[in-house]
Amino acid sequence: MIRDQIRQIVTDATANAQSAGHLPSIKFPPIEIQRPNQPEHGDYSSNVALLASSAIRKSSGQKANPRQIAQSIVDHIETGELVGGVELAGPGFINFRLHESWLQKNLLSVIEQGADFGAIDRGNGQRWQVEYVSANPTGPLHYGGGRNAVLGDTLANVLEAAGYEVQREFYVNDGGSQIQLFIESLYVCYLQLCEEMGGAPKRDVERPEGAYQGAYMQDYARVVRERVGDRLAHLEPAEAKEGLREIGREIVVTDIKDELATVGVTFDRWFSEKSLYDEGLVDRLLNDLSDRGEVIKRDGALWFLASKYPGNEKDEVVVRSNGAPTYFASDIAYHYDKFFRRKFDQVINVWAVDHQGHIPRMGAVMRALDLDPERLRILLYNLVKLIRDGQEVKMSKRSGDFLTVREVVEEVGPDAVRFMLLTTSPESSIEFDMSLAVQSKNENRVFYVQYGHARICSLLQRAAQNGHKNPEAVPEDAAEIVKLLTDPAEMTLIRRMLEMEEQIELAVERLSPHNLTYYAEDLTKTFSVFYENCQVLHTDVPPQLARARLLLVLAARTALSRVLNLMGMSAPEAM
RNA sequence: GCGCCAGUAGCUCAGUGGAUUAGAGCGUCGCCCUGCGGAGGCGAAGGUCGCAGGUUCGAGUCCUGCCUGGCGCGCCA
Repeated sequence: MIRDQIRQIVTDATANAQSAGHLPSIKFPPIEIQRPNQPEHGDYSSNVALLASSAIRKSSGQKANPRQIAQSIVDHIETGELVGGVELAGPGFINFRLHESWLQKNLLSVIEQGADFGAIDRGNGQRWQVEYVSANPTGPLHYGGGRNAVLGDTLANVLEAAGYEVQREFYVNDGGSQIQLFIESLYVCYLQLCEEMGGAPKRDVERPEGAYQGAYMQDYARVVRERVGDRLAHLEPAEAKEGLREIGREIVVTDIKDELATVGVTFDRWFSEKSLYDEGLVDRLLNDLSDRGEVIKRDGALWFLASKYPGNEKDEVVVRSNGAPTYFASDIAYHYDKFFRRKFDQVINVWAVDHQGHIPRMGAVMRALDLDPERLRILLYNLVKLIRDGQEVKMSKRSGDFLTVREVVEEVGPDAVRFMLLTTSPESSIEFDMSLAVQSKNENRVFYVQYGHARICSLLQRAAQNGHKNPEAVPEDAAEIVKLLTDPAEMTLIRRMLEMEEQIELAVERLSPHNLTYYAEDLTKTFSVFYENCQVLHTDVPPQLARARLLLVLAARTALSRVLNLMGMSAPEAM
């Protein structure tokens, strides 16, 4: 990466200045390379001299002029072909300007890398898992779940681009009380339906407390009846519910799967919580932990002693006094499975903030299992507030009052949904105004980016019509003709494109890919400026320059479609 | 009460401890088509970065306290 190369140059120069006796031989602070806000300050800059100055003062008590330190470092810099200019500026910054010929040459690497443009090998093939959405299988996904889906999916994309081997997983909570309640609710709906259709005996079955009662439950009941007819209605309730379990789970999981597919989100694996009980892993682990004093019996219940571990004040019930395990019990088994059986190097769970209290407990679980807690990271995101007619609408799956992902996708399309959910940083809450979203669906910012891409495609098409032979290929003399690209708009566009690696690294480092939306807009904007300022296919443009600009346009298409694809959005050729 | 997160332009939001002017989109007000897609480009107005201290050569960014809002502190998930 460019930044790393600059850092190396500074590191070497500092070491050389020290061994030449021009700088004191103290340990220098880690060298940071920044991107200046203002273009006049170069492409990269380092404040090493300023940091060194205070380090020297602290260690020796002597004053050290940062500008002099910077000058000593600058004197020892060997620029190579990457750096075209080094300046000392302000109180002691060292500014670097990339070499024009280096930029021109690397334009071609954008085209060569194609769909993999910007890939870095930070991950080194490590096995990472991203577990996301994992919504209760009790109904359609509400819009907040969509945020989880888009964050997790985009993060997984970016991790893959950064060289990690990524597995995408949805944890199906089919082992606890919520699915039980769902099945019982579904049973009531199914019975009612069968009665109405006149095919079943009347049964006096009460709707359970807190039942799921959204309109979608009726739809599910209809699907059940289409599959099995009235058969289950003739059975005794206990037996009927048992029969409904599998089919009910299957229907709702399929529904969620289809709904996620509408925003382009798919998973490598749908992991069943229930399977952890069925194979006995939960019991086995609780026994093991009990033998090791991590789990004890108290007040008739079984407790995990979380309070032994930092960040935890309370212990956690794993088996209630009535003998029913809590979801926390299966969560222990689930994470055991992730690390010991499937051997992921790193696991990232994407959770909404209302699960934040669970984070320290999971840290305790990691320690109790003798795992490095750092290997489990939680990407926490804030909630989506739904505003309708200026009022906040409380979304509740049980009451059935909520906005689904599917509804919004139908209104504004999948790309716009993803973009909206991706522009804010995860820790900010989103206020989503339904009426505004629908009104302004054609003003969604993603269309600006896609429009830029479509315009590029049409430009390349027109080039072919105008007699440019195969404008999508790199000619043999490419290395020569790119030297004709010297206009500021052209150079700025190249610079922006070559930021791709840094943008990918940034998203991975912070586990928050929202910077990509801003990068995509910036890239598009830079292209638009080039487009306004530099004609490509006009008769006034010398033929060689036109060919060079076509290469630039081709690279821009590569970069734009890459960033759109990373965000899971389409890169249309026309719109 | 304790913990986590947020508070930046009229609205929705970016902002990685640095350089006289803190950014974007939308909205408002001006320009720019006898030239490749105007779903575009250029410009203007609009800010005591919640408040008060502190650290630093330098703070929207770090520390402390406070205010406001959200979320969490279950033998729920």
